[in-house]
Amino acid sequence: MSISSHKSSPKSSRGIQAPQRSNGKLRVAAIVEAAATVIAEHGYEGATMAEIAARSGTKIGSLYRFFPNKESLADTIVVSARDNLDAVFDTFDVNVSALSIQALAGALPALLVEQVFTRPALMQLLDASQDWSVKREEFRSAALRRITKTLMIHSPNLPKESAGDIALILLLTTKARATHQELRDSAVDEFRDMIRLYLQSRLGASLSDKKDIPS
Amino acid sequence: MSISSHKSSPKSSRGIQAPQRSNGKLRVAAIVEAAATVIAEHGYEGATMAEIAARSGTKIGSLYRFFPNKESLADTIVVSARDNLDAVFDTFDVNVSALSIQALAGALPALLVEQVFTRPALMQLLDASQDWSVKREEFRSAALRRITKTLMIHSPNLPKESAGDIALILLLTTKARATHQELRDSAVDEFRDMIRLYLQSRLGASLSDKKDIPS
Amino acid sequence: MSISSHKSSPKSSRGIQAPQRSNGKLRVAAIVEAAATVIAEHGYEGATMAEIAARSGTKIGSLYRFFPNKESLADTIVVSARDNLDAVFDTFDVNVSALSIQALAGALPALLVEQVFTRPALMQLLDASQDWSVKREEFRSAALRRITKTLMIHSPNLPKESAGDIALILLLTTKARATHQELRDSAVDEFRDMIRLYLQSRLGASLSDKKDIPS
Amino acid sequence: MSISSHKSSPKSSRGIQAPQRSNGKLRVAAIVEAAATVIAEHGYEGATMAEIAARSGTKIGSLYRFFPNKESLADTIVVSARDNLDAVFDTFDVNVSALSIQALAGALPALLVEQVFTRPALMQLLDASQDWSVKREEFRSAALRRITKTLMIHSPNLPKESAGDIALILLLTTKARATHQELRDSAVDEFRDMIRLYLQSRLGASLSDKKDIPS
DNA sequence: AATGAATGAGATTTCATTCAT
DNA sequence: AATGAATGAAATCTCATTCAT
Repeated sequence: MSISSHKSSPKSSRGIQAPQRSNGKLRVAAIVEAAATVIAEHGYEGATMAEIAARSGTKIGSLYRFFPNKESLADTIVVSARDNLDAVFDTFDVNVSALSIQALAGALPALLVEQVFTRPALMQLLDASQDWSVKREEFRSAALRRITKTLMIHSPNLPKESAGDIALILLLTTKARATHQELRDSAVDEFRDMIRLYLQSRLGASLSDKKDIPS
Repeated sequence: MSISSHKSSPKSSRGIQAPQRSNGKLRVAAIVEAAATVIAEHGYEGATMAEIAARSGTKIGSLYRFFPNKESLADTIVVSARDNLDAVFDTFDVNVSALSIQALAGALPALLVEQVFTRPALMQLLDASQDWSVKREEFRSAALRRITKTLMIHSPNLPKESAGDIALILLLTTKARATHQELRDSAVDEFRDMIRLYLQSRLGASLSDKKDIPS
Repeated sequence: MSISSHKSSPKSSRGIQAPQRSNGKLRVAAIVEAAATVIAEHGYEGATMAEIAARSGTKIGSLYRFFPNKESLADTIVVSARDNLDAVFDTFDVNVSALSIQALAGALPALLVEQVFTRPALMQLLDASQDWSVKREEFRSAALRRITKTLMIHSPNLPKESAGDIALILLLTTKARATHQELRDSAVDEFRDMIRLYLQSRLGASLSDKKDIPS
Repeated sequence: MSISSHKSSPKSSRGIQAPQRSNGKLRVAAIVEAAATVIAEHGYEGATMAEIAARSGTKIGSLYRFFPNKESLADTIVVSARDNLDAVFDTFDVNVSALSIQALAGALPALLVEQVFTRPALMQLLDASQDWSVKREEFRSAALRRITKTLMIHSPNLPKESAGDIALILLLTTKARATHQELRDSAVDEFRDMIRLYLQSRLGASLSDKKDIPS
C-alpha cells in the first residue's frame, strides 16, 4: 500500500508517469502488493487486472510482462506465503524444544496469526473456489506439515496422528481468527485463551512434561 | 434431484384449474437449490446465472422473473439461512436452561455445525468480497446475537460482554470447522473437545453453576 | 457476400437493427457467410471476430452465442466443405464408371474446381498455419480418399497406390488452380489440358480401356 | 528491401576499425533466417517479433534497428527470394537454348522447386492475406516474367501469349508441389511426369524443334 | 407467463513498437 | 549503439440482464 499512495497525487502534468522505477524488483513488489490489496477487497474472481495495474502505478501491458496471467499473480502470493511460512518455522523450531507448554501455547498461535496468516489476500485465496484447490492444498498441507513437525519437536512423545490432528485444529482456528482482523481486544484474548487451554490439555497429557510448573 | 419431480406433478386433489405449469414455490426452491450448488462450487463471482438456470431446469428468462438479479439470489440464500438460524435457535432456546454446561458445550457447537453452517454456499457467501459486507454482516450479527442470547439464557450471570466474546469465538470456530467438511473423524472429535473445554472453562467460571455434576 | 450488402445501407435511424431474423438458421448462415468473406480477405489469423460480427449484421455477443470461439467458425467452414465434398462425390460416383477417360479427365477436375474448392476462405484455411493441421488434414485426407475412390470406380484395374498418387496430384493442382480465380481464359484452358493430358496418360495405361475412341 | 546493404559494409580492405560486435551482415542474415523459420511455422500474422528476436539471438530493440517493422522483415524475405530468382534464372538462361525439350521439361520444374520455392516461409507469405498483394504480386509477376523469358529463349517460335500461359501453369503447379514438402517419392515422380508431359506437348508442338529426338 | 435470442460493457490477454537508460 | 521495460490499442471472449415474440 505504500505504493498505492500515488493514487491521490495531483494529476498536474498529464502524461507524466511516476519516474520509471526501472528496478524490476521494486516494480514487481509493487504489483504484488497491489494485487494483494485488490484481492483482499474483492476476492480472486472479483479482482481485475486493470485495477491491480492502476493501483500499482503500472500499465496493463507492463503488468503482463511480469505476470503472464492473473493466476500467476495469485500463485506468487500463495507461494511467497509458503516461503515465508518455512522461514518463520525454521526460526521458530530452533528454540521450540526449550519452551514450556504454556509458552508454546502462547507463541505458536501468535506465530501463525501474526506471521503466517498476515495477508488478507492469502485468506481470500485459500478460501477461493474449487478450481484453486491445487495451490491451496499445497499451502495447506505445507502448513500442516510444519505445525505438526513443530509440535513433535516440542513433544517427542506425542503420537504422530495426534500431532496431525492438533495441527489441523490450530491451522483452522488461527486462520479463522486471522481472517477477522477487526476483532476487539477482549475477543482476541478469548481466542488466545481457548487455544492455550486446548494445547495445554493436549500436550500436558503427553507424559514427559519437561520444564513446566503448572499453576 | 429431488427438484426434478416438480415438473409434472398434477395437483391431484384440486380438480379443474390449469395444471399446466410448476408451482411457483417449488420452482423458486429449485432455483435456490441450484444456486447454492453452483455457488458452492465456483463461488459467488464464478457462479453464472446460465448454469444456475440449467441446473434448476429453469429457463434463464424465467429465472429472472423470480430473481431480478444475481445478488437477489445470493441474498435469498443468506436470508433463508438467517431465518433458519432463528428457527433453530428458537427451538433450542426452549430447553437450553435445563442443560448442564457439559451438555451445552456439546449441543451448541453441534447445532451450529449441523444446522446453521450446513450449506457450503453459505460459507462461500460469508467469505465473499467486501462488496457483500452488508448482507454478510447482517447474518453475522444475527448469529452473534442469537448465540449470545442463548448463552445468557443458560448462564444469566454471565456478563453480557463476556457472552458476546464467547459467542464470537463459537461463531468463528464452528464456521471454520463447518467449512471443511472432509475432516477425518479424529479431527472432528478434537474440534469438539477443544470447544467443550473452552466453554466449560468459561461457563463453569460463572459462579452459580446450577445443575451439573462434573465428572 | 450477399449478406455483406447491408454494409452500405444508409445509417438513417441509428440503433435500429435489421428486424430480428429470429430464424436461427438464417442468422447462423449469415455469420458463416461473413466469416468466409473476412477470412478470404485477411486469412484466419487476420480475420477478427468484430469484423465478422459487423459484416453479418450481428453483435459480437450474439456471434459468440452461436460460435463459442473463432476456431469453431473456421471449423464450420471446413466441415461444411467436407460435407459438400461428400455430397458432390456421391453424386458424381453414380455415373463415373460410364465415363470415357476423356470425359473423366474433363469432368473430375471441373468438379473439384467448381464444386469443392469454391470458397476462397476454404483455401485460406487449408493453407493456414501449422496449429491448424488437424482439421486441415482431415479435409485433405477426406478429399484424397474420395478422389482415389472415384478413380478406382472408374478404373478398377488401377493399382491402389497409383490411384492415391494420381489423386494427390489432382488435389494439389486443382487446389492451386482454384486458389487463383482471376486467371484469364487461355490459362484456364491450359490448366485443363495439362490435367487431361496427365490423366489420359495415367488411366489409358491401365489396360482395359472400356469405352473410349481416342481421337 | 536491400536492407542489408545500407548498414556498415565493413570495407574488408580498410584495416583498423572496431571489430567489436557482430558483423551487421551476419546479424541481419540471422534475423531473416529466424523470421523465415517462425513465419514458416506460424504464418505471417502468427509470427511474433519477440520470437524472431529470440530465435536469432537478437534483442528486440536491436531487431528494430535493422528492420523498422514487421512488414519490412517479410518484405526482405520476399525481395531476397526475388533476387535469388533472378540470379538463378540468369544462370539457367545461359545454357537453356542448348537443352532438349526433354531436358528442359526436367530441369525447369526442378529449378523452381529446388531453388526458387525453397523456403516454406516464402510460401506462407505468397499465400498470405490480401493486404499483402503488392509484394506478392511483384514476386509473382517477376517469376512469371522470368519463366516466360526462359521459355522463349528456348523456343523462340513460341507465341508470347502461349509462353505466358505455360509459365503460369508452371508457376502454380510447382508452387503447389513445393508447398507440400512431405510428399512421398512416388508422388514426387508423378508430379514431375505430369509437368514433363505437359511441357513436351506444348513445346514439341512449336514447329522447329531443334535438338530433340522424341521417343 | 414463458422463452431464449440479443445485447454490450467489461475482462483477460497479446504484441508491435517506442524510448529512456 | 544496444537494451529491454514500458506502452496501449486491439483482439478474444464472458455474462448479467433485457425484451420481442
